[in-house]
Amino acid sequence: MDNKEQDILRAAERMVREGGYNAFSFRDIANEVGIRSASVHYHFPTKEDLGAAVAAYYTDKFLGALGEPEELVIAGKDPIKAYVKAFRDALAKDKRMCLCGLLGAEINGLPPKVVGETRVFFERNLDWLTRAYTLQKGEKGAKDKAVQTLALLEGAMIVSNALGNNENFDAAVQIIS
Amino acid sequence: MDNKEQDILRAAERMVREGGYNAFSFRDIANEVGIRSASVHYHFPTKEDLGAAVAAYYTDKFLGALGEPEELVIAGKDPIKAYVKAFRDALAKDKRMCLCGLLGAEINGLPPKVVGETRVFFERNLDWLTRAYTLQKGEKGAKDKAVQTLALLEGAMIVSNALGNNENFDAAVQIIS
DNA sequence: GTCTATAATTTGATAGAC
DNA sequence: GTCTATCAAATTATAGAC
Repeated sequence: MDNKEQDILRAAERMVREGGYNAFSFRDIANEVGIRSASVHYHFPTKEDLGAAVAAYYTDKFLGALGEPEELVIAGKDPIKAYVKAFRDALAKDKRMCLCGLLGAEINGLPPKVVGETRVFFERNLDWLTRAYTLQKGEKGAKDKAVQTLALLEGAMIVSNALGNNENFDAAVQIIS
Repeated sequence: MDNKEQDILRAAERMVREGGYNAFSFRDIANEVGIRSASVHYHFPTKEDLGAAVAAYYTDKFLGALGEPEELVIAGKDPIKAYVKAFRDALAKDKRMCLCGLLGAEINGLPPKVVGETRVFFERNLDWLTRAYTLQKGEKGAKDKAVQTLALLEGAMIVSNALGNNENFDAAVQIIS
């Protein structure tokens, strides 16, 4: 991936996480990156393309930094603990919602390609968690536990984001096991 | 409240719940209600005013339909069960996110008055749940349980909304007690 | 209360030079 | 790859007639 394209994706990620898909423009991005809006269109022809690319970029970055649950277990680490920490870091360091949590909330008003990539985030995360819970306590109920954990984390982010305090996040996620 | 104002609020609620605060315009509202956009401005001078009014309208409608937890207990009903059902109805009947859940996710990009009314939703709902849990099992830990339940419900809505299926909602909220 | 008309700005997108 | 220039449409908002 091009350096400029990464700059654009980073700027777009920041802006979408601030106010959603409709809260950024090609000019906003261009100003932040230091080029003109026509040049942004060269890299991502339409806004829909850029939106879909940002969602995919975020999903890869998030799960990539985490590693596979099987690897974590081999390294003697608790995958669920690592997963919760990844969400908490996203909230504490960036002071922002999960990008795909926000897009998931807005999904009924998004263009098709963005919808598709947003769904991929949820599917891949549910798969990751299901594998983690299967490793931990066997296959029985792993899928349900995965949904519960993902829902609780996304919801804890919303409540903390809305009220502007991270204590609510910690209070909410302490029931995850 | 005026009939026309209620029509406007209802239209705005539907549109915000579809794609967020930036996904509706005064013309969209006007078309749906059957007047001109200038007339919408007569009722709600700015978009910020309308956004804040919609959030307050939604909060009142949601908690009003539910009733107070103390009343529910007297009537022999389980307040927490009733609360979960209210969320499920919002998802199943309207096929849409919680309005304030969506605004809470977007909050860092919203104008001040909308931010204020969105926070009121979360504060009033946490207060409602805290009272319900206090009635149920005493004051100890009631606040934490309230945060956990609200977070799980908002997150379950996001996951179900994003993947377009209500089974995930049911799988997630079954751990609420 | 609702209308017409319109101002001022922003937006997504394209053509074509360099 | 990036630029200038530009377009058509949409957006929030206001003035003033009825």
